[in-house]
Amino acid sequence: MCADLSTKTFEVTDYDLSTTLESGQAFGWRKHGQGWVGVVDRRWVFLESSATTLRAETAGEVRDWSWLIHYLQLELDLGSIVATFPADPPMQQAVRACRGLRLLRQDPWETLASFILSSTKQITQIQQIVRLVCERFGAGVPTPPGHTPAYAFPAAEVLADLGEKQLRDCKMGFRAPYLLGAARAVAQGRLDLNALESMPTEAARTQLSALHGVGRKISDCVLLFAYGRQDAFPVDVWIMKMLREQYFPRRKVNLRRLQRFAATHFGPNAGYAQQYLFHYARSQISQRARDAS
DNA sequence: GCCCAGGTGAAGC
DNA sequence: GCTTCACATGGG
Repeated sequence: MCADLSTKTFEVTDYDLSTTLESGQAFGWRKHGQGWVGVVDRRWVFLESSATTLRAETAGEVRDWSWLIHYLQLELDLGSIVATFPADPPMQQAVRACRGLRLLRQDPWETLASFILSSTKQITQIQQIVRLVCERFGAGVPTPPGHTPAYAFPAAEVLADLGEKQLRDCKMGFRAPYLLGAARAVAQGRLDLNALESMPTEAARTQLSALHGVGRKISDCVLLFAYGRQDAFPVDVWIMKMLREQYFPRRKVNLRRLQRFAATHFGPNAGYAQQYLFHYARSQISQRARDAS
């Protein structure tokens, strides 16, 4: 499928596109030349950024770019968010190290499915699995001439009709029945993802956690990355290690305790703060690895 | 071979 | 309540 090209340039400040797309919140972006290729809202997109601009290309004629503005959260004033973070040393180090890191606003079903696939997997492997699922079961989307085929993340209705074996063949292992169960719950209307939008966070979290294979962490990822809930604070192994080392040194603190701490300590934009801490923790490790070699 | 990866649910205490 | 363990698969 080929189509014409539409381009648009946005003025931006403090928008680090690469860090944002690589920070483990979205798994469908692929580096292409100086930019990135992905699919947003069933549209093929190429993104490229400079210090003050973000240029987008997409297939077909586009007059209204609001879908992309929303996805990239281009109208968000990042400074006013970061200003609400606590002033303690670890948080401020993370802010300095991750300048321009943003939260995307992703499709709820794609986010839920992706994070079901994320448990005890490295980010590169999650990308691999998500890519396989898209290529095998996703709908093709129009691409500009000369580009390789692109696929949207498959709808819940599509995955719901598959067998567990077909999903396992995408290398997702024990997560296959979890994904299938979630797809069927959404396809059959037992879980209404649209309804979560207007629901208090705690109620939405309960709804998501009712799915087999979805607990507190995955629920919080969905609430944060798809719904923008700032009172969602996913605590994964990286955040756990970071919180223990930086805020509770030489003390035994369990997960429950860390969650309670996070819920009050990081302020009204705790979810955003979490992404800064997560990315900072991971970049520290890769920096140490580079220093060692 | 070993340990670990954006976890979760079940079983054990 | 809290802690421990199995669960697929691949990278370092």
